Formats: sequence, structure tokens, C-alpha cells
Amino acid sequence: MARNEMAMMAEKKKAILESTLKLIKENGFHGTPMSQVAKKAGVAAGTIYHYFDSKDTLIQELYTYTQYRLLDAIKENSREDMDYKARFFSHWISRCMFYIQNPNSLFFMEQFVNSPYVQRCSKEQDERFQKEVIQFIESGIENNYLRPMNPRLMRMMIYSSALTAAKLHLSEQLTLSQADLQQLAQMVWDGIKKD
Amino acid sequence: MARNEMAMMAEKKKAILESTLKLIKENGFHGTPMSQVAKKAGVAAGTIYHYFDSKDTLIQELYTYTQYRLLDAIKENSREDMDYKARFFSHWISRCMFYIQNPNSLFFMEQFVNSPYVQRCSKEQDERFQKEVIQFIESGIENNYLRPMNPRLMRMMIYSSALTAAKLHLSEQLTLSQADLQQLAQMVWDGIKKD
DNA sequence: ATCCGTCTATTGAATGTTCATTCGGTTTTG
DNA sequence: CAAAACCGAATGAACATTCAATAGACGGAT
Repeated sequence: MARNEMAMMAEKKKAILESTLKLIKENGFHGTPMSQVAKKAGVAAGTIYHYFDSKDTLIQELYTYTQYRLLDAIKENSREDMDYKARFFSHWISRCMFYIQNPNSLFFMEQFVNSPYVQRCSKEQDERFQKEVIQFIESGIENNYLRPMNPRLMRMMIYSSALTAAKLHLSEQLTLSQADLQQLAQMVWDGIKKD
Repeated sequence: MARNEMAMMAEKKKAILESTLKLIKENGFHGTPMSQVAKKAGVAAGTIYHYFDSKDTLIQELYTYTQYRLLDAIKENSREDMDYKARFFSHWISRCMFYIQNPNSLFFMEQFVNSPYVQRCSKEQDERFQKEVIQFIESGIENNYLRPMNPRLMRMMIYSSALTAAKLHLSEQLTLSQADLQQLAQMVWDGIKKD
């Protein structure tokens, strides 16, 4: 069993991260004591401190972990051979679906980015996550698909609409079908496209 | 000094609310002990409990308080005699400006709505705040200004874009001029208008 | 194959701190 | 003078973090 040594470790660390995610969604940053995280993850309280320096660190890492899972989900559905509009639709819908399918992640991220934690977080890391999307938007502007506009601003408009749609789907009974998502993506597209 | 009895009381209560707002923006829900709130508000810890049953209640009331201030700010700029598009622009820009001018409120509200507090909050109250906007949107659809679409969804799209723009303005150095706001409102309008 | 020593992973009770809330008393108001 | 507003030290619970002790894994020596 030499080879799953790492896997075992990763499993336990992952269990801690996932438990934290779920508990924070349910009870918020406050209201989720380390003791509960430990219990839910099936480890002792002390074990958490083997993997994370502190509660703050745990939460910071949880944010990074969630970001990666979101990016992976988006990339999975995108193909190089699609035209620009199709790639935009794919990106927007993937993002929205990820939020819908991972409500714990959604609420955690939202709490995180609006909390003082985010200020303690490195800017560089955030830049890295943003870069790809910004470039995609910039190329859209250059090639006259999109109206000329600050790419960061446009990026935020795209993000927030996906986020909002997902929240609405989750909060109320307003079930969004695949067709609804298409319509929404269309709406956002109409807002940012050239002409 | 008979007449400002209420005013005095209100002043102290208001001081508590405002202090809480500021501290939560800076330190989050956790990280703002009642003792600090008291200190910043210039009252004793016990006094807070004269006005609010508990910390939870304080935060709930703070949310309501903030909602009212936002609504007032929006109504102030809107006139009955404007045409539909102008009223939409006014609403969107007022909302965005309120967020920009009241960052404490913005971050508090965002933290609140993504926290478990909101679930303990009465649905009815939220409905009441929403009703006016929903009606405005419904009338827009009926009169063929807006594309037919679930008004709640459309409302969220409008909200989130204003919110997002304000966040961007506050977070980065990307200063949004009045012209930028106009352009953004235009962009949202293009997304929701008929045709 | 068996033992040994070392390193890592894990445990959970103990520690010390922080904080929400209480309450008996004081001041202010009408 | 009675009621309301206000004070702030005291209380007790909750919590993050520590640490001494245990268990397990691995490599190398026999």
C-alpha cells in the first residue's frame, strides 16, 4: 500500500475541505467551529492542524480549491474549434451550471469574496485566475465581436449574471431549464456584442 | 428638550447601527464583538441590549435599515413624468451610486444575503421590498418596452449588474465616471429591451 | 522474514482566551 | 417619584489552538 499513501493523505485533507464547505454554507464562517469540521470530516480536531496552520488558512485554501474546481468545470465543456459566440455561450452556461450543481461552493465563495478574508488573500493568485477570461474578452473586442469596453468590467458583468441566475434558481422555486439558460446567455450576449 | 427625546434615542440606536455596519465591513460578522460595537458607538455594552434583543436581532434590523436607505436613495431621483427608459436608467444608476457611496452598506448586505441569517429572516418583508420593482418591470413587459421574461429573473439581472459595477469601482482603481455608468446602464438596457 | 529506529499521521483532553449576555445599580427624563 | 435609559463589571459558555501520547508506515540491518 505504498502507492496510495499520498491518496490517503489527500483523501483526509479533501474530507476536511468538503466538510468545511458544507458547514459554512449551512452555518456561516462563525457558527462552524473546528470541532464540528473535525467531526463531520471524521477526524480529530488536532488532525486539521496537521494539514492547515489555522482556521484562516483552511478557509483561504478552501477558496483556492473551489476556484480550481470551477475552472475545470468550465474548461471541460469548451472546445477550441467553436466560434466565438459558441464559446461565450459555453463559458457562461458552464459557469452557471457549476453554481447550480455546487450550491455549497457558490455560497462559500460569495461569503468569502465579501468578507475581510479576501483582502488578506494574495492579489497575484486572483490575477492568475482572471487572466484567461480577460484575454478571451480582449480577443473578442479586437475581432469586433464585442463592443469596446474595459475588459474587467465586461468580465464582471458576465460573472455576475451567471451568479445571479444560479442564486435565483437555488433560492426560489424558479427552476431554470436548459432553454432558460440559453435565453439568459442570449440576453447577456445582446448586452455585450458589437452593434 | 422634550421634543428631541425621540431624536436622542434614535440617535443612539442609529449610532449602534452605523457602528455595526462599519465594523462588519472591516472585520466581518465574526470579528465584530458587541464590546467593540459599543465602544465605537460611544455607549455601554449593556445599552445595546436595551435596543436589540441579541446580536442576531441587531444584524437583522441593520439589514432592514440598510434596505430602506437604499430605497429612499432610488426614489429620490425618480420622477413620475419620465418615460420608461429614463426611469430605468435613473433606477439603475441610483442603485449603483448608492453602493459606491455607501460601501459599508454594500459589503454588509452582500455578506448578509449570502449568510444563513437571511433564511431566518421573514420572507414577507423581502417580498415587500421587491414588489415595487417587480411591478415596474411587469409594466415594462406589458407595454412592450421589455422582452417577455420572468420579472424576478430580470430584476436579479438588473440588480446584479449594478452591484457588480459598484464592487469593481470600489475594489480596483477602475474609477467609473458618470459616463461609464451611462454606458453600463445602456448595456443592461440593450440586454432586456424588446428587439 | 523479523526486528528496530525514525518519521509522519493521528488522537482528544487540556488550556487560555474571547465574547455574548446578564443584572444590580446609577442617572436622566417627564 | 416613577419609569425609562444607561452603565460596566461579572458570568459562563464556546471556541481555536496546543501538546503529550499513540499508532502506523517505511527502510535498512540481521
